[in-house]
Amino acid sequence: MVRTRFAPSPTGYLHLGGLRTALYTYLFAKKNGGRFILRIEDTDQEREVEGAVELIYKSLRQAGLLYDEGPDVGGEYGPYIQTQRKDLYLPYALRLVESGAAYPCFCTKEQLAQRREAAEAEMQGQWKYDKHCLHLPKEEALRRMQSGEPCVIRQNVPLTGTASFEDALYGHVEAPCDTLDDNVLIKADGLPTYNFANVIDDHLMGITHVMRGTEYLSSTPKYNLLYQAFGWETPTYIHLSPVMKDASRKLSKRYGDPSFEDLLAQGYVRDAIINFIALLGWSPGDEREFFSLPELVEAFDLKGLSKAPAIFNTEKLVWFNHEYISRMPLDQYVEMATPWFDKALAGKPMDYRFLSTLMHTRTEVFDRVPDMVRFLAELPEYDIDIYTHKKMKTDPEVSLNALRLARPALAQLPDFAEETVKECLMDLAAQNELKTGQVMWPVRIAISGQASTPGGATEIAYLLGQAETLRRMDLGIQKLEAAQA
RNA sequence: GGCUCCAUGGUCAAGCGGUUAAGACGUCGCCCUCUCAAGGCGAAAUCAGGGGUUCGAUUCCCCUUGGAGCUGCCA
Repeated sequence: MVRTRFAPSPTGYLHLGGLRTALYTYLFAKKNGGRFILRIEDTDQEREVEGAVELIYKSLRQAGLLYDEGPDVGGEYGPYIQTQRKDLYLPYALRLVESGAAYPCFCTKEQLAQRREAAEAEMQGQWKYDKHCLHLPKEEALRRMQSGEPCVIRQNVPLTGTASFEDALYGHVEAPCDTLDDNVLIKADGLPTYNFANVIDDHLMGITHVMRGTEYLSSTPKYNLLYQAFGWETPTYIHLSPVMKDASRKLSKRYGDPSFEDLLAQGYVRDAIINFIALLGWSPGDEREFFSLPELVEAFDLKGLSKAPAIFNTEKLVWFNHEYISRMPLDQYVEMATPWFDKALAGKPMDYRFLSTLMHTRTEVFDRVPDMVRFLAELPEYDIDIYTHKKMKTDPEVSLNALRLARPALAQLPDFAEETVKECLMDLAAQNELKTGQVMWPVRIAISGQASTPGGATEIAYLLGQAETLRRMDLGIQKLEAAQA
């Protein structure tokens, strides 16, 4: 039975790189009929951010990545929060001390800093812990530990040989032991470090496949030494390349890069984000590019994972979002767009459903909607230059003429349905031997004040209503007359 | 500095010894059109460099270059 886990530390928002790791981890489990587990790695109490755990739960649910086991859903392997498991790590560490794979260390941080400084001044090489406390007599070490003297437990990495592991993506990875440091396994506060907790918990929770970022790639050989010391079978490792902001920077919340929550708030739709992120570092191997979450589960395969970092490209996300919005039913669009319409049109009665038919295929991201429709609430200031359009064969003079013709025609319409307005203006053009555009363009400019608008003159006229349309046309006529004089 | 890893257009990427080196986003044309979108058609644009191996390298090996990660009582 495949068991995978997503193991974030609660230090803030779920960023997009984390979301992608969670997604792949979820997909792999589901694809193989396995279980997806959430574990919170909060052993660094200092970095923990208030509310971050809840945010992780929330984001994962919003993303549709439902975990089978986790802190807030339970499971047979709990607890799923490391600080709630704090007492079970030490006995394992002691087992390693017993076998010689680890040892207690009483060096203080200050002592270490001193020795490090001294060592680095001499040789240009990097400081490694000097195994000072490894050579303490066992009885003395034991006595000092029992007396309550603060200490840590360090991994005893061999001085010679190599450590290695097999990665499902990167293949054989090995490192010379003499370049590896004796990492702290149990901190002075009694809590394990990531280095240790991840090994213990993955084993105890029966994790079969570990998917995590490549930042762990170079330390994994060392973790394998731990597995060997315990005589445990290692999980299958699948390290995932990072998501980058640009060629040399990782995506990071700190730098103002959006989190999953941010994107949702900006008006990106959930499925578009998931779809896009899935394809950042993974390819189905064929030319499909639209995937629902269940379709991703079906299509997911380790073979499609990329080893190279992928740059997060907002333009493609925007495109995906636009596609997803265009494909959603109109009813759903109306529902999602309404708060954004309200933002620009609050107070003005408006046929939102009709407006939605215009905006539906023109919306890239919802937060761009208010600016696109604001002209409906209030006629913007505009320059009469925009009455001039070469292709439409219009200029201020033609426009003034068209508006003078159109104004009374529209004024006497008994109803102001879009179709009616259109018929009226088309007839008007034909009767006066004008090109359609020579009427439509000036009218649209007069009633919108913008060179480009979602929808055409007749649609905007309908949305505005007869009175407001006529009012704006009068304003246009005045403006053009003033310019002519 | 040491160690580990990575390298196909601007971006995501297919390719797994012989291809006209897919596809998508973006860009640029043209068409359609009452503007803008959408849609249709088309174009430009990639194997980082140098050595090998091979009849033949984008593909395998080495070096160089570039980039990333690790080198914490952070994860």
